[in-house]
Order: sequence, then C-alpha cells, then structure tokens
Amino acid sequence: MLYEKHPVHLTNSLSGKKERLETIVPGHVGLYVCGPTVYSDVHLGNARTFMMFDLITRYLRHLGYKVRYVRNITDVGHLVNDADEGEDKIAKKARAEQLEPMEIVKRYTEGFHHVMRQFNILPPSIEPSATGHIVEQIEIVKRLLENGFAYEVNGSVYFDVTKYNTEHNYGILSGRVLEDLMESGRKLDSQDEKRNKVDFALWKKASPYHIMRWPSPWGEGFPGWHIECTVMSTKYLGDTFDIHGGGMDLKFPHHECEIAQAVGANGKSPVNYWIHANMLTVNGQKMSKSLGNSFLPQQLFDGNHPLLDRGYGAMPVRFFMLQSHYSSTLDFSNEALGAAEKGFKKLSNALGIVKKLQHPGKANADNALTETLLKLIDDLYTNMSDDFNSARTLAVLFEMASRINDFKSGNVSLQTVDADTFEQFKAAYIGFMEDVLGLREEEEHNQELLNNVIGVLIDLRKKARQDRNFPLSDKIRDDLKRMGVQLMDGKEGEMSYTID
RNA sequence: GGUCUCGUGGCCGAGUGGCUAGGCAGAGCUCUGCAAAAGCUUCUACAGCGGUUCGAAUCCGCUCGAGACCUCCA
Repeated sequence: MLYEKHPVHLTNSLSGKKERLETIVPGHVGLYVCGPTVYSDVHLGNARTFMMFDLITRYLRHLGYKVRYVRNITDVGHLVNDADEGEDKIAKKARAEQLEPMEIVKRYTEGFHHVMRQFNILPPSIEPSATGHIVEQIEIVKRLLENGFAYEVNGSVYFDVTKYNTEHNYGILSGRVLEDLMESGRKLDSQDEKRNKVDFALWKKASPYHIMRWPSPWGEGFPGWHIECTVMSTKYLGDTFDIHGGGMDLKFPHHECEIAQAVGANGKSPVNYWIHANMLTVNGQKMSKSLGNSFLPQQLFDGNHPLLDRGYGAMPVRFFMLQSHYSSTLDFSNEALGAAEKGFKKLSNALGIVKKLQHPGKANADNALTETLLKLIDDLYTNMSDDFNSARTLAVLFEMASRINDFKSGNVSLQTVDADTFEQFKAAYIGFMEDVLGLREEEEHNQELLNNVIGVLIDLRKKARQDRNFPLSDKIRDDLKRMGVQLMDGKEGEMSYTID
C-alpha cells in the first residue's frame, strides 16, 4: 500500500511535535472536523480550514486509506445568542423576519455546501447535525452527572472543570493552567449559576421565549456549546479515534472542552492526533466578521468588495491557499492573488497538455531523464507525507510542468523516456493535481467571457459582410453553428445569437 | 496582564544545521508576421545583537516588531 511506502507524518497539536501517523485500525482513518455554525454565511477564512482538511482527506485516500470523514453542522448551541448582551436584538430580528430557526439553518447550510462545491471541496462521509443528536447529548450529560463531573442548577447543567482537573488535566491541549484561567478574564457574575467561571454549560434551561427547546430530565432546554462535537465524533468514530481537526481558534476553549467531556464521560482520551489549521489574515490581522475585514466567497468571485481590486476564480484561490502550509497564517492581498492566478494557469495549462500527450511506444530511453522523472514522482509523495506540505508539492508540480512543456514543444523527445515511465509520470501529475490537490482545469466558461468571445466573431463577420467577403462570413456562421451557436442577422445589420 | 506563534529577497510564500525551494514581478536572449504561450540565462534574502557549533535562516538568550488565544468565531 502507498501509505506503507510513504508513511504520513503530521504535527500533533497535543504534543506539538511531528509524529508518524499510526492509525487505530490499519488502513483506516477516522477523522472529525468541526464544521460551520449555520447561522451566517461562511467567509473566505472559514473556507480555508475546510479546504485544508479536504486536502488532508484527499491525500490520505490517495495513499489507500479508507477515511471516514465526519464533519458536523452546528445548528443549535451557540446559535441563538443568549449571552449577556445583545440577545434582544437577535430575538427582535428573528421575530421581525418571522423565521423558523430551521429555515435559517437550511438557508445557511445550503449556502455552505454551495461554497464547498465551488472550491471543489469534497463532501464528508457523514455530516451530522447537532439537532439530530439531542438524545445522545442528553445521555452523555447524564453520564457526566453520574461520574461527578457535572452539576445541575435550576434546570441547567454545567461541567465542573475544577473537579475534573483534580483527576485529569484540563489544559492538556491548549497548554492552559487552571489557576491562570481562574485569575484572568471577567469575574463571576453574582447571578451566575456556575460554581466557577471556568465551568461551561452542558445543558441550558430555555427561557420562556427561547425558540429552540427540547425536553430533558432537567426540564426544557437546549444543549451547550461543546457537547455536540463530543457526541457526534465519538458516536460515528468510536470513543477514541484517529484525527480531530478544526481551526486554530477552536483550540481553546472548544477542543479543550471536548477532551474534558469525552474523558469525563468515557474515561479515555478521545483523539490521538489533533490538527489545527491556521488563520487567513488580511493586512496581518485575522479575517473575522467582527473586525469587518472578512468577505464572502461570492464577493471574491465577483470582486464586489472594497478590499478587492477585481474578481478571482475559485481554482486560483484554491491554488493560492495551497501555496502556504496549513499551519501557517496566510495573508490575503490582491497582489498575491493575482500572482497565484498566473501560477495556477501555468499548472493548469500543463494539465491540459499532458492529458493529450501520447507516448509513441518505441523509446530510446535516457537513463538520467528517467531517473529524474521517477524522482519527481517520489518527491510528490515525500512532500505530501511530510505534514501535508502542499507548498513543496506545488514546487514539484511546477518542475513537472516544465518537463511537460518540453515534451509538448519537442525540446525533449518523448522517445527519450520509455512508455511505462511516461505513463507513471503522466498519472502522477494528473493524480496530484486533480485528486490530491483538487485543482481542476479552469473550464467555467462564464457567460460574460463567452459573450465577449462571440462578440469578437460577430464583429469580424460584420466586417467580412461589409467587404462582401461572403465565403469568410459564411464560414464564421457555419463553424459557430456546428458548435451550437446560431447567429442571426437582423435588418439593420445587427446580429444576435442563441446557444443550444 | 497570562499563554503561545511568527518576523525570509520588489510581492506571496517553502524551508527537518552544511546542498537551487517554488510562484509572481524585473532584466537579457530564443522562437514567433505581430501578440500570447513555451524555452534558456540572470538579479535581489533570511528583523537586530550576542552565544553554541568546524559550520545556523534553521539551536539558545536578549532587544525590537507583528499577530493569535484567554468572550462567539474556521
């Protein structure tokens, strides 16, 4: 198997070190990634994280692993803002728009899926939703109460972090020290039900006007902010599974709480390898809604945003993101995207070329060249297996693209490589471009481009007709017709067209 | 304030102590009716100061600068 030949090493956030991937069941990988909260549009920064885990999944599968990829949809928990401030605004707005929560969930889930498709991000194997697992969440809260790591107050249940920390290590992932956490930050409100401010909600009692509510042993309420991930990950992947991923900003408290909940309930550490994707930044600052520097993928495609000089295609953007390592911050800029666009075009052109290249069969192989080509193929795996280094992998692909261009132009004859080597080379280039990196040829003939192209032909035809060069004008019309574009002449010499 | 990360050439970005990252941009050349594409050649680095080492962008310390988390955030 390829994964035996090219064992994967990945940086485990738990240890901070690069470790060799040893899966629980040989040949299988259980992967859980925290999905979006579907109460607003996903922005470009969000998309980056999902793209990075798409890359990881694609590569693991390419190596021959059977990957069960679970990515949730959070549709209850921190949706309705019941924080200290501002809850009235949201409640008012929801009422004003007269929307059911599920209508909102549906709208943004579909929007999210649409964005995923645009970036060629493959769907997960399982996409569970928090509201579909209320029963399981209640069960695990019960177990935490039984095990003494939770307490009930007025119909709400909280996780007892201090108690947990006497037996386990709260902070094992994020490096936080409980005493420090107790000292910093805001103080415990006198009305607060928590015993300590570090405690977090497992189940919240629903206020009379709270719209999302379910019956529970503690009265009507809704689940807390972290419990859904613990439930959905362990339900589908087991009490201990291989890899858990998410954005860097979820490391604390979200992932730390997940560990505490799982350990508290099941008595074992839930995850062997934690992977955190870093943030997309704009002018050095994290892209986020609250800072007002975020934009939506659609705005990126249209160029419809003050930060954008113009629009960019989804594939060049994907290429742009793959040029940096998932664990590094990536700074967005028009200049960088413009450069990426050109770089991507180069690789994309070579992809189109290599697909058409046919080896003549006979060969007088040049050993040095053969070795070089085989080495390049090997480098693809070496770099991807080294913590999914897509940036280095792209560098290898650029080198391969140069070779492809040489074959195409005849600078280097295809006969200097034997057919088998060439087929391997070809398959590797196509495979890594399309299957592993998820980069496909730009073929989205957008309507505007097509219009303009046909416009040029129409102008030529008009000129030809004026010159009474009818053989040419007829050729243009006939050739286009064969492609399904019907030109129609109007009375005043204007032309229109239809496409089949 | 606490914890942590980062600072690479005009721009973006890889870099596991010793070997060219790569892309974009710039310069020259080849090819080309003109372009484009492609090919060849080429220039510009490692925030600063110390230290460890035969040798450091890479390890250690300090200084300066930027950022992330500590509240929902991918």
